[in-house]
Amino acid sequence: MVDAKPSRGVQRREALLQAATDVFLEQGYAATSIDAIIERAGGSKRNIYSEFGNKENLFTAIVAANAAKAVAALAIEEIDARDLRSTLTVFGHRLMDIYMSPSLLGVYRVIISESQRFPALVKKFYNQGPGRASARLAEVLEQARARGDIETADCVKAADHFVSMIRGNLHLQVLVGLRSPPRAKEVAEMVESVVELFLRGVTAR
Amino acid sequence: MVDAKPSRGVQRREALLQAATDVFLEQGYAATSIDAIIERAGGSKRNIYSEFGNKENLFTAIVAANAAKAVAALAIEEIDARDLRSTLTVFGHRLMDIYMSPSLLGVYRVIISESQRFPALVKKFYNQGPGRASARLAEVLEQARARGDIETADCVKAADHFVSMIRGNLHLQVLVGLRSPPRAKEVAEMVESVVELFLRGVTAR
DNA sequence: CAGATATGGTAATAGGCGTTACCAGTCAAG
DNA sequence: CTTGACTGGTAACGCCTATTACCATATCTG
Repeated sequence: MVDAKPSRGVQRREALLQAATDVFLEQGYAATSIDAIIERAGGSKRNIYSEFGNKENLFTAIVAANAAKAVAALAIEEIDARDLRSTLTVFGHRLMDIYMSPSLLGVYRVIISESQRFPALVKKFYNQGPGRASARLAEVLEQARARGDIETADCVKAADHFVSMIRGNLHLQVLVGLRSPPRAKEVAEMVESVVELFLRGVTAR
Repeated sequence: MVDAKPSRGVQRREALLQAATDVFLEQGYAATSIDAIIERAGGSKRNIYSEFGNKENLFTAIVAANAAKAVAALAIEEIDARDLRSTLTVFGHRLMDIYMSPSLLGVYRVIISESQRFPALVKKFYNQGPGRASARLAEVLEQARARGDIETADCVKAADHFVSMIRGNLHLQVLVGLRSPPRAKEVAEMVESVVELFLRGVTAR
């Protein structure tokens, strides 16, 4: 909108980021060579080094970009908080969709693999990703408790439990390639199962 | 060819496995050099290659050994299934202890990192680890349902939920080095919170 | 149109690593 | 004590890869 004409440099930068994303998130940091990125992006190594300086910078750039992209979908400001069940269901679906997206699966693999090499990246990722999701959900739960809809000792812990159930064994299996991502029907069943158990677990009786 | 000296060979093999475990599980597969293992184990590279053949074989050997060691602690045959709350509490504590042990944290990191390079290893790991834990718990839940203690649509899903809550955001944070493993008090609080939510979630009212 | 400058591609550099060849020291047997 | 097989350590090989130097090409200005 604002940038009516994407300059040559920006275009090239985008192409490099896209190619680097594909290769890094699929192969991992160590197994990815600069040559492999260039082969996919076209151009020459020179472009990478004049644009990003070195391999680490390129890596952190693509991880941060993809993590941020995923986080953008996590806002639940507009969700109608008065109906907790539908709120949780919608939120659960969004979480599941994001967790099962190829890009975020790649980010998870790579973050876990290279966590000791890039601690700052890890911190940013967690705080904007799982941490933020859990924190926002905790606020929603606090409101529900204030209304008397639920009765639970610790809303922060409860939010953690919900997020953890959504990103459960299914996520782990997909993450390590033991199975393919679930189709819509299976996602719906899983979310519903989680919401059901969670609601019964936190609802006053 | 018959091995005429078992004790010496076995000792050397153990030392190599121990050193390789330390380095592989801390640094990851790609970042670990044969030299680094030798530096820690003593001796020379020649030992590794005459004992294991190559780097991949050594790696699979140490991962399988550590995964099996962790799995051994997961048996819940002897748990008194008549008191579901204490069963879940004991089981939760065991799971948490194992998940938070340095060796299994390392196995997780390395399994996730190298999953596409060693798919057979991944399969074995999952089936003997999280898969088995969840399956065994599902059996316990089935019994509880048969007695009418709980009322839940799908005991397999419920077991997955329990295991996933135990290995939740806390595990992820420790896995990526964002925080140190929890102390006994925090573990107990977390397990209790999970058991409470889970029991209320599956209990008939 | 012509020269100056920025940009992209090729190839060289330098270092690391898995793997193996070769040599030295060790232990057993005669 | 001597000899011979064997085990363990050093150093070399070959390959790969991040990074950079240098040259060709394209883009822009007067």
